[in-house]
Amino acid sequence: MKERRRVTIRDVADAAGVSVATVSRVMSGSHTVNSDMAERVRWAMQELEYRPNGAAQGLASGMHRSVGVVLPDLSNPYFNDIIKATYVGASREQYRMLVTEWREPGEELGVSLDVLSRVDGLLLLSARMDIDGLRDLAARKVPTVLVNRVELGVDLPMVAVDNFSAMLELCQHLASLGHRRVVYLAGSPSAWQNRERWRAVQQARILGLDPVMVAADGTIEAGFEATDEALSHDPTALIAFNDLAALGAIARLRELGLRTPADISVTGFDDVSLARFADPPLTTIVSPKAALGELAWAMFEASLRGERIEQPPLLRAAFVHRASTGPARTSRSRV
Amino acid sequence: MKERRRVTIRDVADAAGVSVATVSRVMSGSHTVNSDMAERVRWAMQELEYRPNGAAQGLASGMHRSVGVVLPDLSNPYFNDIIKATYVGASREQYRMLVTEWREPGEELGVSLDVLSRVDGLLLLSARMDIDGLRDLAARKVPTVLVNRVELGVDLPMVAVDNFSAMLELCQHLASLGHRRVVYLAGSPSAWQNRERWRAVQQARILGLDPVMVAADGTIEAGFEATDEALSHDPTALIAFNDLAALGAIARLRELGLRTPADISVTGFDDVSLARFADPPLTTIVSPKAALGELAWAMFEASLRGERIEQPPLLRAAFVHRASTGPARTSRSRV
DNA sequence: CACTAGCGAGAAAACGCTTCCTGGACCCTG
DNA sequence: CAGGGTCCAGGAAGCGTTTTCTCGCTAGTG
Repeated sequence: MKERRRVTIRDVADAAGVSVATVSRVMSGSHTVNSDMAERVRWAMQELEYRPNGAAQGLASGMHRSVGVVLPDLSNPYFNDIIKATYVGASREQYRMLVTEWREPGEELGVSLDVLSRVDGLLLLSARMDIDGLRDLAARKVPTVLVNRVELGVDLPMVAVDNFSAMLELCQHLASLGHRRVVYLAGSPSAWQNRERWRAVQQARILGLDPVMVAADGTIEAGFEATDEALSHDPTALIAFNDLAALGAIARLRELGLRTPADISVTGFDDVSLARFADPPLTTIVSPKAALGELAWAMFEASLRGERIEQPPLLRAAFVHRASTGPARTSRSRV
Repeated sequence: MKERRRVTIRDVADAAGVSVATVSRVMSGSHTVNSDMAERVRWAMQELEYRPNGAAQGLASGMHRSVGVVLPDLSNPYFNDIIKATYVGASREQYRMLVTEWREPGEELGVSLDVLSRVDGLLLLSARMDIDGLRDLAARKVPTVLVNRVELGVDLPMVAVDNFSAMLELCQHLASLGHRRVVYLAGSPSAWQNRERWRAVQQARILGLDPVMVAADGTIEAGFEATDEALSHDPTALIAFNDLAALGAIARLRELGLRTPADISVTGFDDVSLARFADPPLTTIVSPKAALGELAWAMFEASLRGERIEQPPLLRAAFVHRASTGPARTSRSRV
């Protein structure tokens, strides 16, 4: 039943005929250790298949070699792409990743704090917690980087995409196709990205757009369900918060016998990997997800080292015209 | 610079006027503690905003309240859906999730072992390591469950989908549409799921299919790239290892001016969330991803408790006919 | 009423590391 | 040649918990 006792640093030390302190030094790559002693130690580690106990290391040194990733929705492929990029950086530095999802808004700070005693810092993806929560975190002086959220007056490194400009560009495209009456299928009201995107859509009045906001969320289901209300405003185009919502909307439109983009145009945001395979392929914004993830890691690493890094500029996202948008229908034939 | 010292169990004990042992007992919900004492302790914890140190708990108790999830590819949305379901179980039990991706085959055992000192057990998703690796893990008597891999002769709980039957059903569908010459766009040869699926495809000779295997992988790019070689066998249908590969193949076909399914049918597997929005919507197998994730957690939890759980049967996956398959083209018009 | 269970709480010993401190050996300098 | 540095390795003190052990009470029994 009881497996062979775990081999500890003690065992290695004994086998190599040195002290545990020396073994520890060898592991940390300290240079103040005689080279053939180090060799013996390494040999013993091999021989005994020694694996340092992470919890003990963490307790003793205060460093856990892992980063906590906190996000709103594990099943959203958008986050995957970011995490993926972050992960390559992390694993390069032998860092592990503790992933935590919060479901209820309000849980977010709690789960973040919760995980703090097991990680060296936090990556907050699309954080929606209120500014006091962010300040709380910032005050703890724990390396924390905000991804896809910028909040002036919070002393935390942030990396984000220029949602505003990108969305404006998208609106420009719509305007040039003759669209006027458009509905914005909103994301979560507490999401910074949502606020930015909506701000841009409103700004686009200047381009001739006449936008209305309809509450939804960044999921397929929410996009699907919000579509009926959106149609009540008789729009020629739907500007969805993200690709998922756009896909949901298109599905509902199809159910209703409306063609995209002949009857109504739909746009997405993010360019999740499957967006270009959709029917129709989504006109959307290509978020630099990999760059975002890499930069997030770089910032994290820097603040781990205590370097005072300057805030990088917002990342640019490219507009891509695919087949889900077309010229605005002119006749007001529908309810 | 130095923030206020972390509050420890010691501080709580002092504030409540009890011993640390008592505080610990209160936390663990031990019944052998006087109720107003417990109340004082709880009050003190609140007051001081005490958060137990995870590393210390892990070291002292040997329990880490986290589960290690090991998978081949973080960016594959298929895994997300599984993880998502697993996560709800885990978080219900206050378990955290340490996610690890291995890139090079051969890394897999290493990263698994690596993470073992920080978690109470492992969830191996689509494990591709060799059987000796699995045996090694099994011998350690650490709770470990294999997801999407079944390996007789390895003493580990496993949860998986009945790939064989599902694929056979899919082949039946193809056969009934008059397909004969088909190409199987393979997944990784070391993946159990790939072996099962291919086994089924071969079995489908009995239904009149004449399958050829072409090496690919379960990614969009691999599906895309393998398509040209697949076409050299002049098939009327492509059976892709999974949805991603199918999408890649369809994209390449379109580039070549071939329509799906008019010129050639394509099938997927898994039914990732976006598969039904694809152009054309994918005929595929609906893997019960949520059920898989939940069951995986349930098995994990059971083996955590040391319960000797019996192996559950394979989960059934449903075939779904969408628009990417149609009657086999009869003329052999193409190269 | 004396004696023994039984129970609840504190003291203290782990848990497996890191790191500070100490001391011996060696080398250099005056 | 004596004294003072330097360098390297070991001893030991934590790190913040859990858990075993112990001990003083209370209550129950004959």
